[in-house]
Amino acid sequence: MHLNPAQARVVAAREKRLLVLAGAGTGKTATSVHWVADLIRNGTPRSAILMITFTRKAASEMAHRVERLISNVPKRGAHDTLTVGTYHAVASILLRQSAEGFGLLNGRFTTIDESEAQSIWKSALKQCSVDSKSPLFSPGKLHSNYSLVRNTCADLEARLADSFGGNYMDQAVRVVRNYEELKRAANVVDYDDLLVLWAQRMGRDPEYAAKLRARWPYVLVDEMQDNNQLNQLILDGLNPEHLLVVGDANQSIYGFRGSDVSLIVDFPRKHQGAQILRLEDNYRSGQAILDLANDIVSKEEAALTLRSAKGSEAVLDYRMYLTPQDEANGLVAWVKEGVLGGKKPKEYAVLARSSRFLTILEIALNYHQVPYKKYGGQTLADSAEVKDFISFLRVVHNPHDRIAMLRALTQFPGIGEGTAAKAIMAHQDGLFDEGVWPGAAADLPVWLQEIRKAPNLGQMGLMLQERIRPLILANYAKEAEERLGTINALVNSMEKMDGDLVTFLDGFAIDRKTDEFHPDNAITVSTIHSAKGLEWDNVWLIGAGSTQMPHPRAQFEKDLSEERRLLYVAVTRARSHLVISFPSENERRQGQTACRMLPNNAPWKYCKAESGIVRSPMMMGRR
DNA sequence: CATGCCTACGAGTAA
DNA sequence: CGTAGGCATG
Repeated sequence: MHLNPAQARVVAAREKRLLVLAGAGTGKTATSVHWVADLIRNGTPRSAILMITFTRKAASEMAHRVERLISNVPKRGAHDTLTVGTYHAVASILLRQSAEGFGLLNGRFTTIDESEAQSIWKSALKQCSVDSKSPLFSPGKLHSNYSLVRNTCADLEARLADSFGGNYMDQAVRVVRNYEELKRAANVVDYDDLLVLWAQRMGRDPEYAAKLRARWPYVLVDEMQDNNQLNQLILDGLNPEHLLVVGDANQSIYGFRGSDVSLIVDFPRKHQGAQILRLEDNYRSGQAILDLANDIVSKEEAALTLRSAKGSEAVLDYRMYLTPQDEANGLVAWVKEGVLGGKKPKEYAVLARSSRFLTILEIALNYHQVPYKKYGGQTLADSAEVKDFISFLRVVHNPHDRIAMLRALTQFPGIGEGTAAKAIMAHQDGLFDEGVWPGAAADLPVWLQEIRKAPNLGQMGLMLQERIRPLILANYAKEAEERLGTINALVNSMEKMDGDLVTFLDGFAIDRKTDEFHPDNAITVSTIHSAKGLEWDNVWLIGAGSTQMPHPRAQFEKDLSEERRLLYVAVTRARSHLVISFPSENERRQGQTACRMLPNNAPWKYCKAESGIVRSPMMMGRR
């Protein structure tokens, strides 16, 4: 790749503190990758570099691109590898290396997802004798408050008092402490723990902090505008010799998890003498798309005008349909037409504000046999039968994991929560593989031991699949076959995986895969959030109606501002063809007009979805 | 105490 | 639309 002068300046920069402000499509990733490659070519070991990104996709993309650039630079031994990952992924690796040092029971800890966290909140509420029907103590509200406090390094009591009222504060604090105790006893960590434990250890264990500082003299942070105070605390703890942060205030879209744009805006003030470099030439999109993007964020303070260095044309389509189904059919027709005309399916993407808009679309794509890969929203890991399946594996790995054991036990006929909880209480020593278990679950320890002894992940999956089959058939009645199919697909993927059980479980919790099947002839279906950092020739944004964007829950100006940036991110994913559409009637048969964040004079066209869509042989395949 | 049926309510973005 | 939780029953 040819670097322009601004990019070349970044690549050559060796200041201790560097801030790169780069608009959408300005070659931010390419420049970051070249900076790292340049270091390695000039003698820096791969292992001395840490690259932090915000999504797993971005991480693997970066790792690949760096490796391609430095394939001819010899490694300095077997351990000379680059570390690339999200904060959560890097934290997970560090915690696995010395769990006890982070205050965990042992290295067999498991990482729980949000729904598992919710069931612990429910238990905590029960143990604290709080009426769980009380709207003040909904597990979701507790969790989001607690999580935000941790991610923003704010004061717990103040936040709880603010959210629940001063009278409830003491009780709420008690529930929080109980939640923490339940996690500790089960040897599980939630997502925030991964980061909190990392930050805390660096704070209290200077030796450890020094070790990490020596390990990674070079740290690169991508998407800095999405970082929150907890991320910043980790960066402060790492305090690397060289720190390069890259970001774009216009693309800050993670306010809901406490991201703080001031961290990038105030970077120069925090680090006196930091070098600030800007990338402003857009190499991605045609001018019409950039004009729209500029218009969307023109009201923002930090707006930085994108100019097309490509000098190419772009096509913009504004389409109205009657229903979401029509909208989906219109999209299918558009893709089929393009593919028949010789365009590649992988150059098509459909984006939506909320994952539920993608569901209707998926039905249409399945019906018309258009292969797709989906990012964001509900994942395989969220389906009930997969959670059932995984719960057994979690107990195999972590014998303290009572949450998983509860779920495993209640799969058996005749065992409900009461019996299961009692049985677990009787085995408080954590030896889940010994002793007497009730009724139909009597053989459970035998299964678990058997699975634990299996030689590899594939065998584990196959053994458990055999065992769980009758339970699924009994528990899910009608949809049992479909659910068994999901489990079968999961087991198939386990057979192809390298690595051990803990890698698999961590992968499930941290790299929440949506779909294992990624055919080359597939289009992309994604939430806007998950599409960050990606680009396609042809992008279609669905659900751009007045009741859909901004999200109805976005009320305050700061939320609306984030919604504008979200729209900006969506629009700037497209290189040459962008379609924006909405259904004039939604599921509740309420009418809606166009999203008000789009220009008033946008030339909306009313479109009718073609009914008889021709099936192209090119689009045949799974899904 | 498990289970099945009924009703009422809620529905965001990610790791 | 889907599911979580309440209530009656076995």
